[in-house]
Amino acid sequence: MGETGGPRARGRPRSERARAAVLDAATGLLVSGGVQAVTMEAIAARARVSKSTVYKWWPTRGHVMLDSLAHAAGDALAAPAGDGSLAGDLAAEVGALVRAFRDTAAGPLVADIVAAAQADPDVRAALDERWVRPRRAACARLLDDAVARGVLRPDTDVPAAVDQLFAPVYHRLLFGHAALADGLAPTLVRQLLDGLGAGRGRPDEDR
Amino acid sequence: MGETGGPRARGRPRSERARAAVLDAATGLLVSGGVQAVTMEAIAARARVSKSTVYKWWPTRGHVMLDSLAHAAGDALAAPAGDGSLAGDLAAEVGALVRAFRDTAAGPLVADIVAAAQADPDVRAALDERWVRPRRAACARLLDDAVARGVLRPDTDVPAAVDQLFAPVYHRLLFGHAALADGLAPTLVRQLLDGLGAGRGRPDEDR
DNA sequence: CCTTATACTGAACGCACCGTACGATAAAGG
DNA sequence: CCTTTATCGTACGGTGCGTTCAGTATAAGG
Repeated sequence: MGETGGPRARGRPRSERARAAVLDAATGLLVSGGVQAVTMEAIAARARVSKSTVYKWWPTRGHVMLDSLAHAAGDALAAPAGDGSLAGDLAAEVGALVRAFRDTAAGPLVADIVAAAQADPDVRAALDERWVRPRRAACARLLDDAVARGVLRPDTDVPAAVDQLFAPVYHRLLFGHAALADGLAPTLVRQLLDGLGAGRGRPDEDR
Repeated sequence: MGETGGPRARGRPRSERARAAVLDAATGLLVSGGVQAVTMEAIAARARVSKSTVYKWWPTRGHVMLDSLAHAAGDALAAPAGDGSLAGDLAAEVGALVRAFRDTAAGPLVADIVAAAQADPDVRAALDERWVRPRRAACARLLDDAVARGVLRPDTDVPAAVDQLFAPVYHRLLFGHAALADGLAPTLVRQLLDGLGAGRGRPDEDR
């Protein structure tokens, strides 16, 4: 549902220019001046938009960042497309996240939104629903199918497994204790699927 | 180093009462009123301490929370003590973190500090050095030893493996998408050590 | 053209908290 | 008593928050 194709709304239409300017301004302020620089007043000033207009559409700084995230990195993560194997598809998903965090504004944006989410349950819910859940679901589907096909152990805790693939990426983004290297995604997938235990021989490429 | 046993400092000694009152006030404000409630002014007021005194010893709200964390959960995580097996020792480490996050003020405190760390590199460095690194090191030592003994595969990426054990716990704390259940720690350890792959038979208890 | 409905502007406002400064008082040692 | 350091209490300018309001712009319907 929605107003697609329906009768045009009555009054003055919302300015798409203003919307884009606000989201661009927020992203620009964040990457240049850090989190401190992104205030509602600075966003309005940089976007050359009235402060009232910003508050009209976004109740909170966190909500602006949330939309900025979709606006900035919406397509960079659309279709990760692996090679069809379980390990390849999983590595594609995780690798897309690593690259988005490292090479685009999505990294600082997500870090800032997570910080805002600790103070605002509304932001937390929106972050989960609009960002985290879709990616987790795609990964969980791959794992569920593999369990159903007997490729993975039937007692697999899929939510925990998804965390073991994705959480390290978020963890390194937020804590900065280690780099988001290119090899990280395949390493995480390999260690989880094959296990760390020695002396068992790898099942070659039967998956 | 330090002033232990050395000649007493010259002037008026620092008030231990004031220090403890500030840290308790910060923790109390956080657990009762959420992050929003923990302002420097509120801390000083609740601790019945002059605002100047707070700023004298802690440059930032984040630094107060950092010390509050050590003050509140310093002992709850001292000696996890597993059963001597690799899996048992690892599960003890991870489990101690799960319980601290779920049952003590350490959860909200860490969540708040991580949020503050996104705006203040100083807080981020202190969090890494004083909280994250010690626990990671203990876990990494267990894994390094196991690799050296040949129990784990020689090509194990230990830092990544540590992330696959701990990061899911932080991830659930910060995002709240799943509960910090009791069974989480052993599940994470089992899935990482044994792998998710089916048809290989568990190596029983040879570790 | 006029009315209605909605959006944007620009300025102002009270508020809370920040971070700093100052003088006064308190508690230790020389 | 003097020096040194901590704490207190208060006050101050600054900044961003979130709201308000009157004015102007841009659309559709009558």
